[in-house]
Amino acid sequence: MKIASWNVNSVRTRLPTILKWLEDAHPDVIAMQEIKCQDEQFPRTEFEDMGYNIAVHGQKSYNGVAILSRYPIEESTNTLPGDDLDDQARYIETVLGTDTGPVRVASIYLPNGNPKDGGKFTYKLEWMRRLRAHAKALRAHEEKLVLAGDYNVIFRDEDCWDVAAWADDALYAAEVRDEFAALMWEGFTDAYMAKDGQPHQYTFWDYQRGCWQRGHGIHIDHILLSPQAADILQGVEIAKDTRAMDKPSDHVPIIVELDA
DNA sequence: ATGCCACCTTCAAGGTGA
Repeated sequence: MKIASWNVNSVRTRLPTILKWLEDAHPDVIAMQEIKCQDEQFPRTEFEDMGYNIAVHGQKSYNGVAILSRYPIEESTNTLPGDDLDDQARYIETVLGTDTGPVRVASIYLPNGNPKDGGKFTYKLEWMRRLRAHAKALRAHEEKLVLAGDYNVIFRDEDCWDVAAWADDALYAAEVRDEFAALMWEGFTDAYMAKDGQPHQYTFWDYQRGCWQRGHGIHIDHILLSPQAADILQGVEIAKDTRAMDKPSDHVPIIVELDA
């Protein structure tokens, strides 16, 4: 099964681009971020016509996440434990009924955190701590678990074109990279690092300053796997070509193939 | 130094987010 993670930067604006890529790549599951619409505005029928079941956690204008699945969605939740006061739609988690048993998939839109000296940075770190606590709890279930999303974390120096350009940014802050490492230390495998790991393979290029044309990207979309999922990891791919499509998202899909 | 894009309010252009 192929599971993709894609920050689409508005599902309504991007719909033709998304549908075209789905026809070409036909992933079984898509974890979407930044759908930028409310639940009732999500273009359900277009995806249902392609055979996908849908779980949406939207909000007006900003954020919003969704999971599309060819497999039945047996369970779905929209909240990270501890986020009762969190009004931002950044997390959705489903249990998918595959032919080889349940696979739990989360779509994660981690806060950007800029500027680094403000409340948004504190919110990012708090959000990451909540994610780690929840991931630890899920990890104890010893099931196939896929934590896919836009983490807004530049983890390695070679995940950006120029470290100096990101030195003071919340995506590269030491506290943020430490917290991402702590998440992985709960027993998760970064699919890209496990199967490829090549430096300077990016998942995001800013629309500004000709970043795409200049190769000025960053690798901030990650797919983390529990041991039970990592054991059946067949491969990983970054669909870089989608960045050159008409009306592209500033992110491209990252895809894992699991032997399930 | 700057270059983009989407969405909101409310019909035009500025604010916010990233």
